Amino acid sequence: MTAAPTLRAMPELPEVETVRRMLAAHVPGRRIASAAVSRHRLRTTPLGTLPKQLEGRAFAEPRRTGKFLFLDLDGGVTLLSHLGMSGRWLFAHAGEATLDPDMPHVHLKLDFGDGARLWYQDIRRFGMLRVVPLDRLANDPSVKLLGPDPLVEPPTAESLRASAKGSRVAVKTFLLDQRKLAGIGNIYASEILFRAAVDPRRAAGALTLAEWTRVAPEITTVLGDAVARMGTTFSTYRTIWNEPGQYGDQLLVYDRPGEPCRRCGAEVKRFVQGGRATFWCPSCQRGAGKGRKRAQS
DNA sequence: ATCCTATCCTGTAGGC
DNA sequence: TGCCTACAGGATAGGA
Repeated sequence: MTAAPTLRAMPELPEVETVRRMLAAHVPGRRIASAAVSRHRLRTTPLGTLPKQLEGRAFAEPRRTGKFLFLDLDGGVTLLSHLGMSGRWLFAHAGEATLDPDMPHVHLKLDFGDGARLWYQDIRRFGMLRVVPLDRLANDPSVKLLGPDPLVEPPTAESLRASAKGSRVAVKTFLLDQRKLAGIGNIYASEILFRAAVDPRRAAGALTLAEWTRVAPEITTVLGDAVARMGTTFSTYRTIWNEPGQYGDQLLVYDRPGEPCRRCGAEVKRFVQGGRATFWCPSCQRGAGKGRKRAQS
């Protein structure tokens, strides 16, 4: 018996949308009086120039595409933010002592003149933070390749089939491709395919229209339900109030290897695709027929 | 062009 | 008890 490896929460679309909504309730109109950065850098981002780029600017309404946050500021720039694996935006009103001065891994501290504060914490430093002029955002290398956001443009069976045409990668891996759809990560990919009763090993380009017809609404439903519950927390993800998400109770297969399928009672299985864990019920997610094409990753 | 792997990073769990 | 190692996963660069 091999024990299941420890899983880490990673912010996907619902978690990032939760953060966006909470920030939208508190930061628009607030002006950054001072900004301080840690001596560390994030994986892809030096932080040194951030204070000069941020100080004096006021937040507008934050936006989001997929897992990217666009924290728009006045003066025609945006603070482009990706939470990576462990990034958190943490907010405190004036006088609230919820932000511990000794909290580790805080890389950016924004102080508004009135005592309110907004901190960025990122334990593993896989996140991204950079100031980008708005007129160059669409050409930013991280942004320009993003596919449609499923909550903005709900995918249809036809759009998914067209997007996957010719692709030999496994449908699970396909759902994780941010160039095809922006926002699905490892947790919700498994959940979506389970609920759609589609074998995660099937080649994306070989899915039938009937299968895509089951997948498309589950993308919208799963992501929407997760947003309504403020996302899923295993360990690191938190809202701006440092609270965990509540979608974990709704998970049907993710992180349940060896446990009974909630639908049929068969054993939930775990395997690795493209270096990422996939969870599924081989009984509920049988292939569409014998001899159907499977992909390896 | 498409696909695949290694890389980064840290906390935690498991083994001994 | 405590040390050591393996492992989780976002995006991305570079190789096949």
